[in-house]
Amino acid sequence: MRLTKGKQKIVMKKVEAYADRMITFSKRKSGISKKINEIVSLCNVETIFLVFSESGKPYTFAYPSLKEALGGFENPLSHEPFASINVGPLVEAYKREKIQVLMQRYVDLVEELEIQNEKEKILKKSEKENKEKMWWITPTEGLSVKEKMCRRQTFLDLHVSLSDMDGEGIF
Amino acid sequence: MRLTKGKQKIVMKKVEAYADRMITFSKRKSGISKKINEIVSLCNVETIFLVFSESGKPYTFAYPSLKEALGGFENPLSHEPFASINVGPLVEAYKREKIQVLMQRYVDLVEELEIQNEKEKILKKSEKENKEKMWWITPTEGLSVKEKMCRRQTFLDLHVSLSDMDGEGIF
DNA sequence: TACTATGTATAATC
DNA sequence: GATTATACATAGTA
Repeated sequence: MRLTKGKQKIVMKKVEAYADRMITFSKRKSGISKKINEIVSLCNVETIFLVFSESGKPYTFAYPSLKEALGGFENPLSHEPFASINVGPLVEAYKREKIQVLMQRYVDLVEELEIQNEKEKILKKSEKENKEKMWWITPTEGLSVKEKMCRRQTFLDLHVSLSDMDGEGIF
Repeated sequence: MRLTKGKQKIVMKKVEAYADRMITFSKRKSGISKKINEIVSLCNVETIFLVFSESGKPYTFAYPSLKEALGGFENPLSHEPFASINVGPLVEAYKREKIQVLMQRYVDLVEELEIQNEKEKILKKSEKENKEKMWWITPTEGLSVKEKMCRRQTFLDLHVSLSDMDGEGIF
């Protein structure tokens, strides 16, 4: 007699039971993370994977550190060989300026997300303290606007918690 | 007799042959994308996956649109229920301001990346035009600083190309 | 959490 | 790009 039915084919629709959905999320999140690790090792590429859980909790995986990959220059356009590359008449100065800002935003974002990821456990503390204010964490369905706001708020609170725990501050 | 050896176990180290590495990258990139689609469907979560190929070309996959998920408010802190949530004495005004800036950066980033992804094929045109300037696209090994700069430059040029092709501009 | 059977991804090949 | 055989991921169970 079979011990289990083994893996069964499933339809790609939302897992209805909350507990099962959490298990599926956890298993597949780690599976994807592993696959991403593999493609990095095999293919010499760089990645970032970000997933917001149903409750709005963000998980970030970057291989290798994207801060390292993209960072390292305060002002990329002020260094060689950028200044010496002729990228053609298409590139007006103001566009370069805008691009630089975007680039910096990107680096900043990744940096923040990594800090956030590293210190994720700190949240547990503030979760207790703020439990009565976390009404919006409760999983709810079909409340699009509310959900958006909740997700934002999670993000905001996360950063507040982290910056408060950090002596130097992350800002 | 077996037609093929089938899938063989491989060590998770860089695929040495360039062509094979490209094939592996392509296959696994789509595999990961599929898995990410599945976790979104099954678990009611939101994701973004970003991968820079060896040549620095960025591929972005977001499910669902993160712009939709996170966007929709010009200034999240100026809307209810943010103004009414008491997040405690930890939250000084200047920190809220900083967080808001980060949030906006994040939304901006994702927006840019999505535009970039949608219009990726436009690159082919400018690749031809700029081929002689693309010396840094050539795959090279172990040139850490140079690689960083090349990756940045790819990113910059990509945006330049896109913003130039776009009548309205993406900036 | 750990197991086991089965579905799925993918290395090798064409 | 399509096929095939095998390695791997994971649904269901304990």
